[in-house]
Amino acid sequence: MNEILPNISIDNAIFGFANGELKILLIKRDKQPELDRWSLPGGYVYYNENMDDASRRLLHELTGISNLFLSRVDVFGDTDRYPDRRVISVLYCALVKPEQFELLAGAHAKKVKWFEVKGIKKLPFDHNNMIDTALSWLRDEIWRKPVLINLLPEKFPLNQMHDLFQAFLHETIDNRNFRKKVISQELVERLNEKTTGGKQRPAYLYRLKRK
Amino acid sequence: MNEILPNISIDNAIFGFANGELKILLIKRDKQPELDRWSLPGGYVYYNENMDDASRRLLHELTGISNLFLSRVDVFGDTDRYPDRRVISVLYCALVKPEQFELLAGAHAKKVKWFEVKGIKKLPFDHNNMIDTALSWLRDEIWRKPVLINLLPEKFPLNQMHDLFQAFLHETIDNRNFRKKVISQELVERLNEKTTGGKQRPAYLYRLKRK
DNA sequence: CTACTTTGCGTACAAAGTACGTAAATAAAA
DNA sequence: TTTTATTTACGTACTTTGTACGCAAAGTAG
Repeated sequence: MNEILPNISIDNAIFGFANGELKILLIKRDKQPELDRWSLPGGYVYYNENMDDASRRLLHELTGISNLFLSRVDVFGDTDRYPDRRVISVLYCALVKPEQFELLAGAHAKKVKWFEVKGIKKLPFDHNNMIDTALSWLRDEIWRKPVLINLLPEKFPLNQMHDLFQAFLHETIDNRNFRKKVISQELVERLNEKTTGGKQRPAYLYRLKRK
Repeated sequence: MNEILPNISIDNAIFGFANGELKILLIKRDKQPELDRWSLPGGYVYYNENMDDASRRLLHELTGISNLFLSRVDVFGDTDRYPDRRVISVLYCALVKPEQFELLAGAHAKKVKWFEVKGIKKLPFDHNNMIDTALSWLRDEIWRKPVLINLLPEKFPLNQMHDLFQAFLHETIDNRNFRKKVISQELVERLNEKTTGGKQRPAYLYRLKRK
């Protein structure tokens, strides 16, 4: 049977990142409760569906985005977090390039739009809390896990990664020390290829190591 | 209404620790599925019950243990993790002194017993996976969070904490360096009291800082 | 008082992290 | 072709953190 589990939901905190601007992807709800309000793209899990799959499916259905590397962050289960009935929600998150995706409001979403994280007001349910939790999770894990995987191409020069770290953590990191660190921590591995068509000296390409 | 949510469960991984021996608390199930098999003490969440409360209640109902500091570790949600129907489970864990508690098999538990972690065979469901996850979570967090809170009295001398770290991580840690580390990392704070009745020089008492 | 034990501070060395100099490799300008 | 500008990539010195270990202080037992 492929019914929906009424007490288990998924929420996705998808952060869009470009030009040092951090955005969050919200949808305009097409049903009660909180009809017409902007909120995190989420929904219910099917009876026969694994959590990771549900997260991916919901994101695609609501926003048109697919093929992301999503990470599970935490569970939110307070009795009063959802007004209509008891629902516990598992939070997933990802960091992407907003310009890379064409947003398509699907079923149960009237609109989809990127919002600046800074300017976010009170969202429905515990979604503000979720955004905070996801963000601090990301900042914690950026040196340990391939959190930037959706922001980088398959192969990239280290400077591209360096720029991303600096922008996301909004701090300057010494280029030479940055290289030493990501290499010694085995976050990346060097390929036998170099950039071509660059303006100056070609750079070695690297690849994120998934651990 | 105080019904049970049929698709959300809690499991508790309670580790007992004494004399360098690591044990895990299991109950003998009194119902299907997996009737009569030893498994983690867990069960279903009430409609009006927060997750943390449910964890505490279930532990008390099944084993008689109460008043523990339990930490949420992760969610387990594979579609096939429970045979009868779809159930996702939130895992909590704690580290306690086994001799401190009198075990009382309550409702839905035929027996309660400590088992050596080393000798654990295949358990029902994904409980082996849960134990592994909880253990590595504990070893990760021991330097950051007051994971030993249930093993230590309210006030304790640093050497007691030192012994616990050594035993739990099974490695020797230099006493003098250990002190420096836990103090500089603000895991503990010194009180204006000293041990009395000790065999040698009195030691300052410390308290774990919850963060 | 002496011998012994535990506490707790201090110091020297090692490893990891940070600041920064500079040569190598290329494109563009002269 | 030579020079200049730019980016890559390696190396070195310093600073902070972590580890090994010495030893005096404060108590108990005899």
